[in-house]
Amino acid sequence: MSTKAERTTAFIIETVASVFNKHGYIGTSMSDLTEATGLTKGAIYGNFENKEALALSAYQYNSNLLLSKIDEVLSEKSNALDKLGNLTDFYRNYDTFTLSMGGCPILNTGVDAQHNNRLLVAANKEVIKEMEGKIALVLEDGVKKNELHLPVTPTQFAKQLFTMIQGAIAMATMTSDKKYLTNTIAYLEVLIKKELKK
Amino acid sequence: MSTKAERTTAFIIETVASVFNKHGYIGTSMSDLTEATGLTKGAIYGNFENKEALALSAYQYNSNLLLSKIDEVLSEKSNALDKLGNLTDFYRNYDTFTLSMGGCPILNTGVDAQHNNRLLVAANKEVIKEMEGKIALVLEDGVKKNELHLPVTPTQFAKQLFTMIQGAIAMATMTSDKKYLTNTIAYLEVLIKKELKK
DNA sequence: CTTAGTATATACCATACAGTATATAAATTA
DNA sequence: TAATTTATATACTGTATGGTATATACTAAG
Repeated sequence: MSTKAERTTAFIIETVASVFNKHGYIGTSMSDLTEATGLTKGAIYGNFENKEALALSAYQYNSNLLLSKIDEVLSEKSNALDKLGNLTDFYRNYDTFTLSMGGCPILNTGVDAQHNNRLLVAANKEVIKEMEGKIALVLEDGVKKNELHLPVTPTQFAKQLFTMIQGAIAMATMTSDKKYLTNTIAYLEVLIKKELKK
Repeated sequence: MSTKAERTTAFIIETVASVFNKHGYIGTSMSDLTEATGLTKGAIYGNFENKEALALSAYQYNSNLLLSKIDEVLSEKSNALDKLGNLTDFYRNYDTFTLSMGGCPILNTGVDAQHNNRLLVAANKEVIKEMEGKIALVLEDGVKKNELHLPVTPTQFAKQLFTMIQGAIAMATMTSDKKYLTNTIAYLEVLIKKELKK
């Protein structure tokens, strides 16, 4: 069994992850965190070196939730086109998936940390690379197994796909209008059908 | 001629606009602003009611630069397809256009202010609506003058176009990689050629 | 069930924060 | 140029900030 501190550490991360994601690195104060957790600064600083280390752990917690979910979504079916269908299905309701974590961690951290925290920016770049890599792998596999045809390289198509999705997320976030998500996903499904189907 | 205070007010706005855009509303301190302007708090508070009013003016300054530029770009040519070509040309180098203002004001403010400042969120929503409206107008006019064909309504196509562009901006910003912009613009130009050309 | 080690709370730094009252300096008008 | 208005600097609020030293409470092993 885990020690008390390990459980407290996990509890803190889980609890503050959405606070950091919503208000950003600078916008989140230590008192926000003591308030959210019900713990004192002593408890938090006993488990984390400083605010930055905690913010990084919080970001990693959120992004891991996302990356794991993508793994799950892309492994359910065996056919590449079905996997892509699962992916678009997932992103159609991405807003509800990210609700508990306070919005898209990639977008929020990627923009917020840009001129405020190099560590978070670097971590976010890495996550983006992983996301694109996971999609590219599905595409590459689909080509190898002769399940689909690609107009460009798997990496290039994955990047373009992810860019459009992230655009929809950004617009839906900024306007509080889910239609940007649903319309973009509808467009992408047509695109996939037209461009990738053999 | 304008009074001293009017000139100072304008100078402050011009100077702090990029600071707010880079570091966000909460991330920008009054001392950041006195440092950037070389003025004292007395001068700033003599010209603006508070930090929020200044942040709003700063955002409006940046977004007006963008909106005016879009007006310019969309009025240069008479043909709708040429106007769209000008638009994609503009966004291909959007990073250099926004360099002096510290990045895309729509993306930065839209994400940063989300859980921190309702005024800025509302102002940003309005700007997005205006941007989409300007594009939609070009499309609508093009249809009327029989210069192009649309698969959906002008508003819908404008929103989809803007979403993809904003996605490219977001990805380019987060990864510091301009290729997201150039590749998306290349894609959009093919899309416009294929879908809209009569 | 006591004790040693660990984990959390309390009380406190120095500094930075947004904002203000007032003094001084600079424009503008007479 | 003198008087008056207007604009900016200075000096100061009270509060919040991230972080720390230390005291207290809890946990777990002997």
